[in-house]
Amino acid sequence: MSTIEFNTHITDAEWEVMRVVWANDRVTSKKVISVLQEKMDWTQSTIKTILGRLVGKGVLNTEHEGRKFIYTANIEETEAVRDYAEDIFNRICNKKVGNVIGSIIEDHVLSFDDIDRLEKILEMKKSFAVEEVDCNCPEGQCECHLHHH
Amino acid sequence: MSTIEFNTHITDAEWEVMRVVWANDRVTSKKVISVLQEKMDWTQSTIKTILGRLVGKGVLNTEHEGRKFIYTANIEETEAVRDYAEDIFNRICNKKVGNVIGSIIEDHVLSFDDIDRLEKILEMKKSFAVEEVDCNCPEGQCECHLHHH
DNA sequence: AAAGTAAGTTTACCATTGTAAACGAATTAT
DNA sequence: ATAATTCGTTTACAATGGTAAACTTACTTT
Repeated sequence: MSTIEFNTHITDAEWEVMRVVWANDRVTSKKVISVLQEKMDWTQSTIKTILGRLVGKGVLNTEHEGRKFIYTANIEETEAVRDYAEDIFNRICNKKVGNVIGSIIEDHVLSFDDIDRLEKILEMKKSFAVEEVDCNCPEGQCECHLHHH
Repeated sequence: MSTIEFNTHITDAEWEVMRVVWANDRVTSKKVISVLQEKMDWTQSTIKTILGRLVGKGVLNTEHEGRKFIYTANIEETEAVRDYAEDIFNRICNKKVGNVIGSIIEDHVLSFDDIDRLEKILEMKKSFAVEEVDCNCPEGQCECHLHHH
């Protein structure tokens, strides 16, 4: 089994569809339509177009089951989320990553279990922590360089 | 002084420009051009277009200084990053937020100080932690509902 | 004052995305 | 078998975004 590379960008509208697929594992267009017609107030047409595009991009698989298709995801939600999350960290200086994670934590409701888990992860991270994170930015795109003279 | 609302979406290309503005506080188009011509391999034209669009959107301010403009940001980097980060959490079930933060932490290099800071934040979060985070998804877009029967 | 140059504005153009109607084939109901 | 329904495909069209040339002003240099 080969791991497939998906550089494919999943757009907002497509993501809505993917969530239905991920949540239900194997879905028909009918299922997707019923869920999203309500939430998004899209016509059937719109949803069919998006399904078609996702299949075209290889993000969704189809298997014939009788006359209709069963759609399944070719990429896991976790993986897609990770990729998407990465976008934000590509927009900032490496040195700020810690702060951003900090504000993300501040901005969201967590459960006690979540906090425990995060604490454990942080504990482990200590083994790999550095004294100072390296700045990756080209000169002129972050303030770090200013301190070098 | 009023806090301005920016629902404005900052695109990838625009973000490159914003980083230069944020890093240098008050910049001329010349400065932006010199930084990005290298990094992005864009022509002057392209950069001028983006500057113009950002001014149009109200994300950048201009002051005349003699014949040229000085561009300044109307929105702080921290705020913009926060907004952008929010996008990802709008794409997932609230219940998964903790896990996503977990993988974000795993995926990035942190300094000892970062870890300390995050630990403190988590410590504080305990006062507001919940037993179980509420799912916000419409039925059919996450698995949570499946467990309700 | 004339010519050259730097800076901002207008136009342009194509790809992607959101949104959806129309079409065609297959299936089921009458 | 015929009509109605269902499901996927094709076509469409406007808005956004990436990329850039052309144009216009207003300085600056000679």
